[in-house]
Amino acid sequence: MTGTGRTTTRDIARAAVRAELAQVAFELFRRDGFDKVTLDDLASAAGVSRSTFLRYFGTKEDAVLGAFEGQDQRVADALRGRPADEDDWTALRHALDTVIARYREDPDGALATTRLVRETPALCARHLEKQHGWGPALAQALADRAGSAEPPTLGQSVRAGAALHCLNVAIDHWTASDGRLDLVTLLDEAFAALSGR
Amino acid sequence: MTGTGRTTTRDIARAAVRAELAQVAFELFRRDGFDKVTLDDLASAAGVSRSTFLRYFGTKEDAVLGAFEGQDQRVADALRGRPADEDDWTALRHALDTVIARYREDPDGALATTRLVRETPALCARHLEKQHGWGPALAQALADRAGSAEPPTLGQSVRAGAALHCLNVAIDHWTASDGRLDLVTLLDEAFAALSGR
DNA sequence: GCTAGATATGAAACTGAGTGTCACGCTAGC
DNA sequence: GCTAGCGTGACACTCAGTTTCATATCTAGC
Repeated sequence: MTGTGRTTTRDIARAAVRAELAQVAFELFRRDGFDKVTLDDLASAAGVSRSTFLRYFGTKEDAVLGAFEGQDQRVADALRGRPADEDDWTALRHALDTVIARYREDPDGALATTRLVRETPALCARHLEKQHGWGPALAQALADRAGSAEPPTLGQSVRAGAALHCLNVAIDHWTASDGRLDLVTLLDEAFAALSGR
Repeated sequence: MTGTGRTTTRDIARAAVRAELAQVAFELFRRDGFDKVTLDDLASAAGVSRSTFLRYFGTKEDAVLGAFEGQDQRVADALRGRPADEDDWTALRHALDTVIARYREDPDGALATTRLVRETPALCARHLEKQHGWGPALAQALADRAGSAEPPTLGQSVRAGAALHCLNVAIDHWTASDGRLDLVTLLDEAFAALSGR
């Protein structure tokens, strides 16, 4: 987006190029391993200059992790959309369906991406870092939902983070099962494990 | 340690140098900011060569995060040491006292370190990455404690991770309060927030 | 005590990520 | 058509981290 909120022709072109670059990068990473592929490799494979590639993705990692961009906002919005009388856990669990949906739409793609991320320390670290920022965002959404104009309570922060962790564990197990297990069931089990015992 | 488990004179010297380097590095980081300080700065400030510095800490980040080294093993051991009839939550909560202890022994140092880490994206990311590895270790300890020779269940993974997250939230709040709030109380509250509602 | 082997250090070259600058070319609006 | 702005490429630069080699120091065995 360029300054104004208006979406111009250029923005569409940019998005298309971005998607194309991400696609090329992803395939190279899968084939040769993330660390083996240099920025020069990526640039020449995509037919652009190194500079251009770095303008689209500030980082090699971002070429992969850009796929997750904005998920936090989507989940937070979903959370705010839940009925006010719903308890935090139920609201969080439902809000996470927003994320799950993408895994059900394109299981193979999701599986490949997840594998690449978990197998690559650099990607894994960056992903954790970004996801770490979701916690406060979700906690704030919980606070908003509760109507209080105050910052999130310790309890809300804990629950938001724990819910995210449930998501991660569920995805881990799902990935380990080659996508055969049902992600919804796994997520429900994960949430249940918090209350249980 | 050199090959054998035996602790030699050299190992002691190494540890002393390491501690000294970490100290010098920490002060520079606090004064000028982590990103502003280069490896050359660190090396010359500590009176060693760049090579040597990098031999002690494979990474600039490790000069700070080395302080947390081995905590995961300590917590896991503490966990295994808990009575077998204790439920997971109680065992986890008590095992975390191992970590808390360091914050009570040297609150000022802990506060300074924590601040530096949370304020520096690179450090924060690396720290998250390392701490991410604790989850499986704790989950395994829970599994061992349960006597099953199997890998940890989904429930155990969830609980281990959630407990770690409680620790983080508690430390965050403690840091935000300049160390005035009681960390034990905060941690108890965080655990309570998981069961509640 | 002296030497042989291991070990700590320093120097330097190298790769690769990310930043900043500048000039060129295309496109849109006047 | 002209021009102002944007996307792109080329290039130089800084810095982290790796690797290699030479040198000094320390330890152990004789």
